[in-house]
Amino acid sequence: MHTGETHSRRTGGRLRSQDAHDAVLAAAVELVEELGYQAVTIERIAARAEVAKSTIYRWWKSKAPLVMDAYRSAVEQRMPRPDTGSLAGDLTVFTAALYRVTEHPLRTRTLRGLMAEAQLDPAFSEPFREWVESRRAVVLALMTKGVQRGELSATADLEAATDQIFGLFWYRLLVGHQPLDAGQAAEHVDQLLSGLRTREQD
Amino acid sequence: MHTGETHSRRTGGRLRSQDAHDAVLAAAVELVEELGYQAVTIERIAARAEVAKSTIYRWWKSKAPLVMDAYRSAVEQRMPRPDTGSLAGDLTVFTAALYRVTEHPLRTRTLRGLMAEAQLDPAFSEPFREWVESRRAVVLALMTKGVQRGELSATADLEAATDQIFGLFWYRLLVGHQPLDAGQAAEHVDQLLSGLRTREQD
Amino acid sequence: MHTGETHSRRTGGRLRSQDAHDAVLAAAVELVEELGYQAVTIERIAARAEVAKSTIYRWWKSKAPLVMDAYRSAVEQRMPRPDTGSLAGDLTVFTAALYRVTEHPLRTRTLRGLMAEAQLDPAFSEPFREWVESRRAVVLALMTKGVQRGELSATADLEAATDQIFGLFWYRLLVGHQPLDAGQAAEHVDQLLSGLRTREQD
Amino acid sequence: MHTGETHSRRTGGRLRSQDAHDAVLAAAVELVEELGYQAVTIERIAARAEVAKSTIYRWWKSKAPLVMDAYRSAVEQRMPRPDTGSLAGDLTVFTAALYRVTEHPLRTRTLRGLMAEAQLDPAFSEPFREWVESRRAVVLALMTKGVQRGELSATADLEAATDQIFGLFWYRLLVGHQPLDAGQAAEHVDQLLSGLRTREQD
DNA sequence: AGGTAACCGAGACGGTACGTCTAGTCTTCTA
DNA sequence: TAGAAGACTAGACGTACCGTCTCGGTTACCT
Repeated sequence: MHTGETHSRRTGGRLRSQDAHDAVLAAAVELVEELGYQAVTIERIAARAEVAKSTIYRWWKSKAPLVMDAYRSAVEQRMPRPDTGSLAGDLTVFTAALYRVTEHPLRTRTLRGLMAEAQLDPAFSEPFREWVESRRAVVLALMTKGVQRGELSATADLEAATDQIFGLFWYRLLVGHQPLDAGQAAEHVDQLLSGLRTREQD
Repeated sequence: MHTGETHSRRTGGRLRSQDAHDAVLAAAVELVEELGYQAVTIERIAARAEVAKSTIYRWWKSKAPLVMDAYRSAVEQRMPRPDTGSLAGDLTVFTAALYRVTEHPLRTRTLRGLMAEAQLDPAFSEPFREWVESRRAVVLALMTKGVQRGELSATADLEAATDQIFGLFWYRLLVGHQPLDAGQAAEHVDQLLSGLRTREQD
Repeated sequence: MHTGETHSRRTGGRLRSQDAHDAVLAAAVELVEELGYQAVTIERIAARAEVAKSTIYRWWKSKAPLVMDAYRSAVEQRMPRPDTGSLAGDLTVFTAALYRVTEHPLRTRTLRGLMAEAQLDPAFSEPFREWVESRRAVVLALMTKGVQRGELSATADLEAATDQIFGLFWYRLLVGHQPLDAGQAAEHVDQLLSGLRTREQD
Repeated sequence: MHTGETHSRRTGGRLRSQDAHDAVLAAAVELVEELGYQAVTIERIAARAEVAKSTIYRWWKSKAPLVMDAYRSAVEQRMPRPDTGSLAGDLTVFTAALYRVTEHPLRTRTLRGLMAEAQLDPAFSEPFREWVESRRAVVLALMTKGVQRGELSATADLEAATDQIFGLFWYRLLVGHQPLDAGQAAEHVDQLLSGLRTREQD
């Protein structure tokens, strides 16, 4: 989406202004934190960054990928790759970290805004899905390791299990009908794993 | 959001036109099905319904609650209230019906649009949450009945279990990384209930 | 325009509410003084008078005749009918009184608003013209008396002379490029009468 | 009001589109002539000119200055600057030309509309006054030349005399109680000048 | 005393234009 | 020749009034 990658083989012409690029990202972060995702517009970002709108359009297709770039580090939020020795421990650590996002209202708001945008802008749903997949892959890897350790049946539906973890998280995040307390993480994971284990005993 | 409720204490004034009201809802449904949620505008709805824009703004704050009204009253299939005699059966019937929404691309698109709007418009998140709760209540009722029948522990976290069902559904609906096949419903429910049952054996 | 005239041949029905009528006129005056002619709307008058819009429309065709009714006394501003014994004296008294309207900003604003409305609303130009004629008639009568006294030629164009007096007044009132000082009245009248007299000596 | 003046210190940016500018003025003139001043809206002008509304709002604050621009640049006949050798002749030529505007109903309607707007919109009264002054200046110049030729006293109130000419014209134009016949111009001028001349004999 | 008719308020209705906003695109000047 | 500046088309936004039209209710005249 954005061409942040360095132009490897340029033949001439003015180099892209790293200043402008950084100013745009900084402005985007600032504005999201000040106004919330929705109220941020490309127009406002351009004004704040003191950059021409066309410069933004040159590098990002729309607001969502721009904000995703800007927030990538915050959103990836130091994704934990736990290794506690047991599946239950690993998943609990991961899930608790996941739930703790809700302690940061701005990250929460941004996540919700990005999810919303993925619904409304077909062009954005693709990169968003890729990002989601990268996070699911972490959990799937933990589960696969659990299968190898014999903690889970080899026939368990790991995809569904992963989606139950993220699904509950997102559902509560998006609807807001129930809090997401990191303290609940262990219980949720237990409940999930019990289901997977007993199936294998049937 | 909409004032469908009868005006209880009127002292005068022209009565609300049921024709206009119905025409708006019908137009909203039509347009959502033709163009998708995002492309629908109040302007277009007014034109299609042959109603003044101001009449729409008099009764609905914005597009989202209007479409939700329209969707609720005209499009949404009656929510199944299964009674198969067993919890697993009831939940499977319900979940399978839920998953089958994905067989209707337009309904899917509308659901996604409403969820997106709930993220972007704080005023809409409230009625949306209420609607979500009304659906969760159906599942919670099934589970409570299961508890009474002794199929579930009285201490099981029914809220979390409900959110795992809806969470997985919405997560896949919104992200689109995995299909939602009604045939998977039984398996997903089994996996969930196994977890809840074993917990009671601890 | 307004149906202030009593309904002569009524067979029944509720009598017109004098309260409502007066409240409307009072509200109109208040609002014109607070907001200026232009910003006053029928909607606002109805709200201020705590009267239904339809009640206003029942009695007045539009804002202009309503305001004209409301301001009739102020606008007629105690029209002087001077009788100093000489034409020059009479006209000077009249003209000076005319110019003094400009000492009352609200009357000035109202006069300008009414004149504007007469340009924009063809239905209003007629009653406005009649009101203007009633004021011209006063000056014409003074001049006619001057002719009878032999102060003016019987062939003088009294219509044009009258329009020069009112014309200069309105022109300066409307355009605002020059002040209208009551002290200038005598000079303006002298200049005018000299022209009329010398013509008769030619 | 409009930024016809060249942008003196530009550093970049797309140049103003002369096509769009001209199309707007042309459309404004057409519509005023077809519908009359009052019925013309910015919306309609934009549609007729095939130009975005925002482009109009970029350059003109409202309808009145726009129409004044259009009228000035395209419709208004060149103001006569007569030079007959005598003041009476000059003024008669000018006044007759002035009166002849009333032979063109559409120009009349436009003049009345502009005058009305100057009353209602404080922001417009200023440019309107400037335009009026530019016309007064022509008559004042003729009179000043008359003073230099000894046809008028050096102490005559030329401002008032000018306002009597324009005042009578506008008064009849606006109120419509009397026709404005070009044939009366000589008589009106004579009457006026007699007054001014005799004053010098006093 | 009752009926009738015109009045009253409230307020919804279809309309129309407003002026603002944002999206994207396009063109020119400058460094 | 990239980037800043900014004009352009397009079109929805939500608001404000307009003038019309029901309503339910009131009030005075006229049998």
